[in-house]
Amino acid sequence: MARTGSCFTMSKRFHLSMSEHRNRLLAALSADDLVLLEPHLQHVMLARRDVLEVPNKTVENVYFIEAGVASVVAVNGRGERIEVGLIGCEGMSGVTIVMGNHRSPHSTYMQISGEGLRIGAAQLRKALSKSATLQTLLLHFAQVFMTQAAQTAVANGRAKLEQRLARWVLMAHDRSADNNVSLTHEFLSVMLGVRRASVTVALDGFKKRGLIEARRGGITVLDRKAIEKIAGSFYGVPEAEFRRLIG
Amino acid sequence: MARTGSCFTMSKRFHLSMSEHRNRLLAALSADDLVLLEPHLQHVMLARRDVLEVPNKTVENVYFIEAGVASVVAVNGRGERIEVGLIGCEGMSGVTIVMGNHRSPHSTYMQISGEGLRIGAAQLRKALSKSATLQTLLLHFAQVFMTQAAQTAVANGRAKLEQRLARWVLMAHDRSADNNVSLTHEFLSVMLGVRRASVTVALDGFKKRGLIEARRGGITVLDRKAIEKIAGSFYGVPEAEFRRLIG
DNA sequence: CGCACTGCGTACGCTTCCGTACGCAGATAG
DNA sequence: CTATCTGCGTACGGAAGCGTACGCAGTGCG
Repeated sequence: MARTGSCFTMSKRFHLSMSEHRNRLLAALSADDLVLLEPHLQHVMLARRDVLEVPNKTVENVYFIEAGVASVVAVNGRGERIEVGLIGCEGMSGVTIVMGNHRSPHSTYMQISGEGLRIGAAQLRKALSKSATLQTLLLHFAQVFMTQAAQTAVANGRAKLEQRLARWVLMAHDRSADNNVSLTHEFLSVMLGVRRASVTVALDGFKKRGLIEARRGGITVLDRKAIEKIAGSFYGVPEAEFRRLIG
Repeated sequence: MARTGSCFTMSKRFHLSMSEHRNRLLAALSADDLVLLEPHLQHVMLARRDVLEVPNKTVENVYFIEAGVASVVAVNGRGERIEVGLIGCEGMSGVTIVMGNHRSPHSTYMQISGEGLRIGAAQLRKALSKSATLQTLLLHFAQVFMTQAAQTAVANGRAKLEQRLARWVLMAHDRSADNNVSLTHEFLSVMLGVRRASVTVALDGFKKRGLIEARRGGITVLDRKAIEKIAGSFYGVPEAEFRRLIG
């Protein structure tokens, strides 16, 4: 079950050129649209807990993720937090900008460290206004992201903890270059909106069945198929939308 | 606590003219943008259970709701359903069209009967491509809707049944012209993803505290403030976004 | 007017997950 | 090398909500 190549790769083909972007959105852009963006893209390292977006504050920069995972977390007045979406090399932060807005009530921060390409919100806005095809592509991603949020609502409302955990592991795995996913139970419990201890117990169940291997601060996926079986139909809808609209 | 005027009215001002649209989106449009849409708008009655959108089928028509409430329901492969959003006179169905797409994995149908203005998806698409301001407004609504979905995820993950129920009643009340909300416990249980009996018990709790009045097939809101207190911070985020971006 | 149907109230045992809490082990800093 | 901190395993009583199920009361239809 070894995995090679970059995350969220939809085919086994090796990369076509050195210059092909690791970020799936940028990779899907036409040459013309790339010319619009590239002068403003700046490569940055993204460490765990780095904040990409603060709730209800104007978004300064948008990040096309190349590696690692960011969480979009909904906060509600009284600090109750829960993850509504997860972004990796297949996407971007700052979807609100694509939708002609300047801020959102959500918080976005790095969950698994990585790197990305940063662009100023103003620059992106300008590029969007110049190219309809760029706008279309990024709007399609916004649609995918919205689907993810909606499916999170379904999972939170109807799935058992074990299924939700499986779903999360799969989504993180999709966005990972190898089979390792780095995260603490504590962090994961916040994402899922459950107790830390519940995560420990559930992951232990996976471990005992040989689906994962666990170490301090992370897990290794051993049997993805089996995890998919546990997640059942709570996993896969936004992924299908991504393939249909972008990949 | 009698309520007058149309739903989701943000101020006490009476309507400025006979021709002002009851739908808040249409009401917010410039005269020029209205001219683009109005020739294609057709008034239709919308009965409970009328289907506005079928999952993964091309959207033929988009509806600007004038009265009643439509539910956007996420379905996941194995038929597990749950509501992710609720649309009334403040919005429209077919957000996916605004985002440059033709279909979505969600199901949309009338929950509380009403009426609306229908426009063909193709016509709307054409109008969108002609007017940036129209596109901006409708994208803003898409953002509001996405916020609603995200907050539904939070509520489903963190709130107790009573709080979720309060949230739903408030959102339905917002979209209602008076204090009556017509729905069966059965329907509501599907929306919230819980047992029908749980809804009965929870509503009974509200009734005993004098917050609502119940009859077969519907309730009357008596003490909205108290219901808001129960919902706490699980209610209000998308509503604030609406006011900021549109209202 | 009677019958079937839909909607509502209630009840009981059961599962899942929570709140809390304690101890241990690997990591990090002095 | 010791102290401290962070992360993980485990445990127990309790709450919320589930599955199931039964009965009754409005409502509509023949």
